[in-house]
Amino acid sequence: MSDLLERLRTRGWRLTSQRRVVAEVLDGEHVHLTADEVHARAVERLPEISRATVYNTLGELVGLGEVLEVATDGRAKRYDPNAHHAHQHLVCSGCGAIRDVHPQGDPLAALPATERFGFVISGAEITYRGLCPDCARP
Amino acid sequence: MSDLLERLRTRGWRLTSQRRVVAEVLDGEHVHLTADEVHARAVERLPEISRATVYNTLGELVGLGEVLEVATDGRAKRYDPNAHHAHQHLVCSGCGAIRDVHPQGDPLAALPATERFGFVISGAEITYRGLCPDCARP
DNA sequence: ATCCTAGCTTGGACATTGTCCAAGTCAAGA
DNA sequence: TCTTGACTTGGACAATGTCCAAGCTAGGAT
Repeated sequence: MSDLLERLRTRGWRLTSQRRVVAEVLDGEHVHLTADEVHARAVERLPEISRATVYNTLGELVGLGEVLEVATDGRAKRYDPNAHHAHQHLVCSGCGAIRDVHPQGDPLAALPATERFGFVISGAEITYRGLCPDCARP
Repeated sequence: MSDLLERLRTRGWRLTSQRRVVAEVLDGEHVHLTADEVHARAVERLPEISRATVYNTLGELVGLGEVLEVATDGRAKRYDPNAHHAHQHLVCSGCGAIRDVHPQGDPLAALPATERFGFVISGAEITYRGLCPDCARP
């Protein structure tokens, strides 16, 4: 993810230690962390980093299209560092775990013009729901 | 939606004025309200109804499959009274408006077994994103 | 190398959304 | 009409996110 830091610098980002740490945390864990989980891991490397900075930085990364925001359960948003790779999500209804999945076909094709109501559609997100192997066990 | 109240009574629900009002609010507005919006409208008809009861009742209706919970933005959950009619959602990125849409085909069919990772999959939700006619205007 | 300054960070207050609980109330069967 | 367990209430609390004034600093300018 040093690419990421490079890309950001060429876009006028000031490269601070806090931002570097947030980027490293997102890079290190290819899971979908909540903002507070990102903060907790960031604190391990930079003890005085504040929650506000983590929120700010995540918001900026989302705005720049480097990270995706995933709202699966109406609770904490999760952040997906895999933004440059089209994919959808599989969410466990038991424990909340999220996996990336790659369904076949283009979901936009399933929506005929008569069902678009004049919207300019930019994308589609699919959330598959179910129980993960652990939670499905009796 | 008096059907709804009937169905609930046969399932052992005690039929209180509070629950009746919540059901009426959901029936009256075929939009997707947040819990607090439901509460605000319920208060107009039954001034002393509490937030806790609205949350409880919505949760029960979701548990019984009479109402769907929609988490589109990581903020407040919205409640969709159209639970007995399979549909997906079209969300305006500008103003947050939600429309029900009916895509063709079954999204589950697009997910091959090799992409299911041992999950027992129960359903799929598609959220189309774009700009509504009003927000798309320059 | 040093200085400047806009942009970044901080801590904490505050807002929003949701959950929980003990005490009181009431729908509906006996 | 009585009884009782289910329901409701208000308020405290929890989780998540936003905002702001004050101080700090990265990186260009000198």
